[in-house]
Amino acid sequence: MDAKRADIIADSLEELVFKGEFSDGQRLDEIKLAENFGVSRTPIREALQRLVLSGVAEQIPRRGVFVRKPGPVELLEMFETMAELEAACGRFAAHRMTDQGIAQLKQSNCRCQDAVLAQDAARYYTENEIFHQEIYRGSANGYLEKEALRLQSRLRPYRRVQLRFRGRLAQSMAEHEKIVTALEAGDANCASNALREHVAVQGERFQQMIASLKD
Amino acid sequence: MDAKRADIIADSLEELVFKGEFSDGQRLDEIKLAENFGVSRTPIREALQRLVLSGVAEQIPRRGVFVRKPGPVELLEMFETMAELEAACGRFAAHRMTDQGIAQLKQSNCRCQDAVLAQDAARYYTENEIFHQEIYRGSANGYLEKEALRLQSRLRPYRRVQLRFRGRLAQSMAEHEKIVTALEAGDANCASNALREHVAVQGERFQQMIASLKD
DNA sequence: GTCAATATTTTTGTATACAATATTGTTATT
DNA sequence: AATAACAATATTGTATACAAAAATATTGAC
Repeated sequence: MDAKRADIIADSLEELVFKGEFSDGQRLDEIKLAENFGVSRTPIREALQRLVLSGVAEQIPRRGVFVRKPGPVELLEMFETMAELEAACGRFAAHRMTDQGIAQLKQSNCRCQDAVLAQDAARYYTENEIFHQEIYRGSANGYLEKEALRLQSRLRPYRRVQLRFRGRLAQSMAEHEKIVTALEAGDANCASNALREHVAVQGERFQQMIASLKD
Repeated sequence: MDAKRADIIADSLEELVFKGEFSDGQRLDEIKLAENFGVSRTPIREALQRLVLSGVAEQIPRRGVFVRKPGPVELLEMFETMAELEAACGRFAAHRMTDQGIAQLKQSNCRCQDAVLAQDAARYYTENEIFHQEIYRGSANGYLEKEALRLQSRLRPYRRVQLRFRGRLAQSMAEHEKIVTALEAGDANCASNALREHVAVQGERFQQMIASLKD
């Protein structure tokens, strides 16, 4: 996998940014990072480049790379895009999912249900991700799947916060049911719309949360 | 912009790959490239990393980076994804485009029409791209817009080939009209479907072309 | 004291040097 | 002759060195 230290460092840095160790706009000091990680500047620079290309940081030539945390607006945009990507996956999946794929999806959904019943938010969080990934896979479009996975991963830290919303889990499960039914029936439009809504709601909730924090 | 040589080299390399200077699976030799570009390995390595992250090449740790040209299947997948991204843009644009945006879109479409009448395929190619970009912009979703632009750019070399299809230009213009009408009417579903079809057709044509080449 | 011009220091970007790993070629054994 | 073990070579990944540019500090003029 990541045989290079640069990759490990990139992952670490991404993690640190999400964890809030760096403030928005902060310059990522190559030398300090090199010291912290106990390596030279070379692998640090490679890692930084990866952060830049994944959108976590921004590079200003001959000036440095700076942490770039998405604000509320961009976050909503990303959730909207995620909703559309998932809608697209659902559209294809409705026509292309194999019986085996559907079976796996149902199984995955059951595990979500289990987690809800067990009131285990952390497990629901994990199982829910897998549920969605099954649908990406079901699109039978490797490129789309990869893009969906990329954005899902990018939004991960922001989805996490929302699990606390009261009643969200139950509603989420109801939506899952609708999605599974539509996929099984091969109803592309219905699956697509259900998924779009299911994901878009998350973005909207996030906005609400931010708004409520402003008070 | 690109104050770094690494960026210039990355663009050059991408260009060279598309132009067919490298065969699929070929290893991109850091040392030879460094000699060719008259620089050291360092900026070459940075450029290669960019190619890898943009999907033009693949990296196998401790082994090298290799050109990775998409085959027919992946290309179709990419066109499908483009179609869905544009459909998403159209969906948002139908609700969000300003009068000014619509006006610009119409203007852009007129320039497409001009190019068709002038039988100027190259100009149509350019104007058509702008037309689509107006819609991305119209989605009023910067993130989605960026993603759409990225894939549009990635598919550029493959779209180029298709202009030669007889009658495609006229049909394409008819589809543009339908798209503009739907967007102006604020009909999200219609705009979305029209765009999806408009783009998806390109992927299918491409498949046909490849199939015909096999004979 | 404030501001501008210059000098100093930092920091980025690139080149080179070195270490670790993979690849290739050679030799020896069966 | 084929194959396995080992040596030689080449290539990647990392560290260090240096050059160019930017940021900061210092000095001087008003």
